[in-house]
Amino acid sequence: MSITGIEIRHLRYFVAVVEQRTFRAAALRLHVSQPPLTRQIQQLEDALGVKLLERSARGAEPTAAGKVFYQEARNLLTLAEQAAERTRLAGDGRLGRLDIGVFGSAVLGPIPRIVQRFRQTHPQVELVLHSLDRIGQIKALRERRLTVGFNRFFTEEPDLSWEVIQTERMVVVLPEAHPLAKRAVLSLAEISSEPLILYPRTPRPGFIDQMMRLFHQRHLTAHVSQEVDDLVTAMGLVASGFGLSLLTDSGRKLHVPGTIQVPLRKADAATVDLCVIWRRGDDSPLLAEFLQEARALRHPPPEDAEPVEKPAPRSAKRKRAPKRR
Amino acid sequence: MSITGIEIRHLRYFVAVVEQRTFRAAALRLHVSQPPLTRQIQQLEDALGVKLLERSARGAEPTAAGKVFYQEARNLLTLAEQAAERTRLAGDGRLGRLDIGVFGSAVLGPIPRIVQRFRQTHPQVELVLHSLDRIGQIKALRERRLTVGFNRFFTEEPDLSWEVIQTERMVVVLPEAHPLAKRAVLSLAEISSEPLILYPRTPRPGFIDQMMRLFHQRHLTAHVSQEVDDLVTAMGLVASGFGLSLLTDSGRKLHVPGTIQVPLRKADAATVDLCVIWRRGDDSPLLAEFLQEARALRHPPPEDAEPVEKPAPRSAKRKRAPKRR
DNA sequence: CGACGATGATACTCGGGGGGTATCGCTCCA
DNA sequence: TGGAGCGATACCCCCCGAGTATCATCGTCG
Repeated sequence: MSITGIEIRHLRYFVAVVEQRTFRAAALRLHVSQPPLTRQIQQLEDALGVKLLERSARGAEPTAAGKVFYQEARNLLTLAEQAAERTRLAGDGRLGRLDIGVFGSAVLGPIPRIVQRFRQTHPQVELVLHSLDRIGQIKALRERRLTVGFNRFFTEEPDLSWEVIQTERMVVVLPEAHPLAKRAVLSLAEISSEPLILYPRTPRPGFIDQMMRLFHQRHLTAHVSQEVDDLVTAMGLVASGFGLSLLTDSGRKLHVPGTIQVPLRKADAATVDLCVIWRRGDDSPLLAEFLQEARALRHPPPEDAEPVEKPAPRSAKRKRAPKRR
Repeated sequence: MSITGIEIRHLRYFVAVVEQRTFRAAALRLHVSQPPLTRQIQQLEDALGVKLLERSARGAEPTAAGKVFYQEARNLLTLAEQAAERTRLAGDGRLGRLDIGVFGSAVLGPIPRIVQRFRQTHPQVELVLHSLDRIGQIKALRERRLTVGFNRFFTEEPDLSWEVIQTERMVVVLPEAHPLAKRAVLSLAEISSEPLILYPRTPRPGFIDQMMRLFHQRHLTAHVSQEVDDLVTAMGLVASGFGLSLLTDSGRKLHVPGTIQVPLRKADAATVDLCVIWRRGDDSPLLAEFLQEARALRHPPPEDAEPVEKPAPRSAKRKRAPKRR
């Protein structure tokens, strides 16, 4: 036997009658008149095949079975409320799971702050960080193992969208003893003749190539003396006097003894981008919420910013278009 | 925000669509046509304010919010099924709590078997035994602390019903050394001149008075030498040679060393009744089920038995009278 | 003891909406 | 490029939920 014919309305009506001890009072509370209420209760009793209420001239009181069903009904109603609420939360991107791709040295940048802020405003969302290089992120996004990825820069892909979150100026790192170490600011030209230690070795094209392009745009030629795997190794080689290196602004937090950090002059516009990437057309509310949080990082937000794709921030009240053709 | 407008129908429909991956297949499964199904899903989405399904030419698949709501809906539907089932069980007297009054020495009688059988056939019913004398049972019944009580016999009460469950023959208990101890059967007349030890001292009228009435009906006078509190004390006194005592047939299980049990002859019809009592007009399904179990004790059930009141054994399918006036 | 007032149940009507058929627009694929 | 399959829409019917009016019953109070 099943629940054929029983609707949530019946539960609401029955609960009201039990709690008000009277059909009329319950009808008042339900904003209906008394006769329909009587019929609904009768339908409910017929559907269950059980007499739920003992009627008298003083009102109605539940039978033993009615007491059982009252508890069940109340429980179901609150569960239904919660189900609706959880669904609405999920629709607003405030409930669920978000897989985020990050690259190795991202911990020095703004990503931790973005993630932490998102976690605070969306406590019901489970955040999972995956440390992946750009190639791995693209693969994982396509296989839906990631919803969003952070990367330094991005080469156009047909099925992926991207957006610059932050642009950082570069800083030169030199050995303490280096003649240029006492300067307040440096130009790209001044360091173009120095041996450069860059990272990471893979994947190509990567940070190294972007640096090379930077010099090339200014008709300079950089001398890359060493390609190493990671930032920390590079700093170590700088301290050992093997040459100079470059850091992003947020990388300055990492100070290695024996090295000096000197900013590049503004005129050189030596910058590197931080991007978010996601599947083009992904309208997941979680993604929309997360992108919004990521964009909030840009202070002040540039007014001429034109994101490649902007998933509309979902509103709680979805408006159905009356005509669609 | 609440769950206004959402009905169980919407849950069933939505679950079907998600599981069948297609509106048409779901409509087939639900035995409705596809357009109403589409409309119901639209209503559901509007009521929740969330888009639940991503439609395409290949079918429909749930959004993130849709997945959440699918789990919730499935859960709610099974809970609703269980709620209905539990209510039907309660309506059939197979779920709930039954408070039973028993008297002190009832453990020797058929009551344990009745209770055990009822527990087996109604495993979901919580059985609570209350040890109360007749006065206490009547009081507890009126205060609704008991649903049913067992007693030896009963004086009519306006608001209580009763029914004889079992009639037991009496057995004489005598000291081993007694001259009558070697007899196979005894008459009331033969023991009327012997000193009798009877129990319990309270409440009156009680077992003692019924025994006295038994002798009186046969124009005999019993000599009650001792009134003691309980059966075990009486047996002890018998073993010590203070006199004879009487036991119900089921009491024979209790054999005290130094005593001999000899049946009374059938012609004397020395019997004592076991009764169940309950509130007159109590139509609790649990009571009805329990009485039925108690009556099953009478083997064979006397065909001329006319219970004082027989609460109709409730059927799962309640038939509502089409006209009531 | 009878009138009154409260209760739930019933009779009847109305209208919204659930469910039906026919059809459209779109996408995918042979 | 046309057919097959999908969901959405238009339109209709009629069931059923909700309303009003009224009844039967019971408890209460003057």
